[in-house]
Amino acid sequence: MASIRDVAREAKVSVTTVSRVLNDSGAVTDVTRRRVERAIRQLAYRPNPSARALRSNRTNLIALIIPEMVNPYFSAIAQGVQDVARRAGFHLILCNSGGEQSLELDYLEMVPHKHVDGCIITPPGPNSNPAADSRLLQLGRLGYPFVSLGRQLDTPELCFDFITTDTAVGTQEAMRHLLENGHTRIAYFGGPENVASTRLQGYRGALSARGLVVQRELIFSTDLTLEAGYRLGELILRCPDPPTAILAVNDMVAIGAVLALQEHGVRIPEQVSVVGFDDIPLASIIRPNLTTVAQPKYDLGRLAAERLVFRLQGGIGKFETISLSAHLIVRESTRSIFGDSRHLVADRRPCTP
Amino acid sequence: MASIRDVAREAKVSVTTVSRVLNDSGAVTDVTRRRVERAIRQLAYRPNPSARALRSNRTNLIALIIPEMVNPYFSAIAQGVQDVARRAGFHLILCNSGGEQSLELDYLEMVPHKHVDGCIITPPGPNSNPAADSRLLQLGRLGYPFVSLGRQLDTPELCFDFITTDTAVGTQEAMRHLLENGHTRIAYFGGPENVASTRLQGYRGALSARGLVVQRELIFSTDLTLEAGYRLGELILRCPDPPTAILAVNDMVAIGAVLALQEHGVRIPEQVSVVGFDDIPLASIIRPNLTTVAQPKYDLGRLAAERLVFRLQGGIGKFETISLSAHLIVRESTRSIFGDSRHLVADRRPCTP
DNA sequence: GTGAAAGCGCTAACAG
DNA sequence: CTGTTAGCGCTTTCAC
Repeated sequence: MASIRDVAREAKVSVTTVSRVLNDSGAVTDVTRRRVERAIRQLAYRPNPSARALRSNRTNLIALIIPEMVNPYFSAIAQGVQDVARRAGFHLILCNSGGEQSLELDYLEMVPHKHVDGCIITPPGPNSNPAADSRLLQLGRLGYPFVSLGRQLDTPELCFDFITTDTAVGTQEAMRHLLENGHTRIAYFGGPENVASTRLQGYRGALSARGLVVQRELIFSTDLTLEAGYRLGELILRCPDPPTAILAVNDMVAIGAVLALQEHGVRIPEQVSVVGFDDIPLASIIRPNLTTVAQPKYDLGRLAAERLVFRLQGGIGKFETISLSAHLIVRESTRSIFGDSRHLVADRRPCTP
Repeated sequence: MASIRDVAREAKVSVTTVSRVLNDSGAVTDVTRRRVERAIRQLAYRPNPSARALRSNRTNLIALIIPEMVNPYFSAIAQGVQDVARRAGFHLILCNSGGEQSLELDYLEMVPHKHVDGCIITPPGPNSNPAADSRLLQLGRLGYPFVSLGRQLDTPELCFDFITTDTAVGTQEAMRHLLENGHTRIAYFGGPENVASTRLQGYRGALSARGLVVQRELIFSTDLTLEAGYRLGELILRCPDPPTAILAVNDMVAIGAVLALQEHGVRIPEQVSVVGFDDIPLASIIRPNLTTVAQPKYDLGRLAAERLVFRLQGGIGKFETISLSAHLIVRESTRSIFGDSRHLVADRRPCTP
């Protein structure tokens, strides 16, 4: 491989001049510049990244720590990060922790040890790795550039940017969508409290905002499986005054409900509208395609990378907590209540399990 | 950050000695070694990767070029590569070409330009990027370490390892599974010729091997969508002598068929067994879980990485074409024909479209 | 068994 | 505007 010296010799200038041309630093005559550029082309010269890194203390590498790749959520994030990183001239080092705590901790050290310039970390879940959390805080305070994606840390002072999803907005959109389409009896198929609290809040809030009363008997608790959704779907059928729409805590539950209703001859969305959450790939496969609130996975990654790149390029300013809104994707499983469609007919059986 | 000099000073030895300890090269007294190790620990010293790379011409980085991340096939490969790479002390640089030809070509240059030590490349499809193919060949001949994953190159001499999937084996397994369970009337829902030729061969071969005659009217051509499978599923119902089993060219087609049959009251697998291909995530979600031939995605990545690491660690030997077999995963959608189950009753309508 | 010193390819004072 | 030179942190002769 040609080195900067070869280029200098070829162009009959000093290495400094070549370096100047390469980095657009210092002033160089147009004539000289041209000569150098020609030499670079002729020798197909590219600066050696290791030498550059050694000298300038910047590797042009960023690390992305995720628990696993084979998961649409994380791979979409990775895609977002990669796209931004590449455009900014950084390469992406992919670090799969596999949920292993010590590995995650190790990867963090890539930043202080000059393996990479900065790092984006997405934890498997909240509080999944206290040791890593504390080390992250430590490194952040030391000024190392990190961006945390979804790892909420209880700390007064922020020492890195923090990106997260706000599902409340999406929930509100979903509710507005349903309400505007005339639905007032909207069931909520919620998950265990912790996961779904924001969503339940959104559900309640949207109803109240319209002056509608929140009906306890339309709020169901469930786990997050297809089966659970299926069971609730069947349950709904026996309501004295059945809902015309369902808002589910996630797509699996929503799909379970759809399947149950369909098997009992209920047409979706003509008779019941269904909204899911997450936008898993399956959501756009099943018939009818599921209207759902999508996590902005790709944008989460994109934004995280943008913040990191900003820092790495010398950007300053306060660290922020940035919350991206989950947004509604309207597909086929929801429809206006107005129209010629027949809705579920009430029968006299009780609605509670 | 502490440098090797700091360690040397702390341990009261020369940097040479520290380097020897770090690399297990040259002889060092146990006493000295211990002293050095203690100093390393005390200073939390870690060698600077850039300096190392510059000096030794090895970055300990490998690149993985894939078309996209948000695709279970490629992310599983990436996971396999990453796992092996990490264990061998390499970091993984993730290169998303997004199918862009020039980008793919660029990424190739990371190897000769010392960005990475070696590279694994998975193309979007056969012949998708002739320019990259030719450059790859060129670089391979120059001795740069590459592994190609599924990019079949028509070239007499192999200049890198080539990993691919052999779907014939999987097809044979699927057929044996069906045959051993008593199925003899097995329909083949095949795709366009190019994709499915090996599979169709496997289908034919397995039947012939059992002395069964290949019945033309049981072989269907289709595109690779759910809808296509659905239509074929309906078609099957009208066969005069309907099949007791279906082998589909991929999971989507298989699932389409399952849905069609179920909607017409046919029970799977009691009345018809169905086998898919690929093992997409959906395959283990739908009821019944789909028996399918799985591409060894993860192992493909693992193997590619192993070959590359082997080369990078100085391993020599002929370049090889390694073919990994796709294997059958038996789930719920297939069942023995023997037993008390009632199979599809023939009616008199014609079977052809 | 240990150390001195050269130099990998590059950038950045500093001098002219 | 251009060149000389030191040195980033490390490995590796070569000498002792």
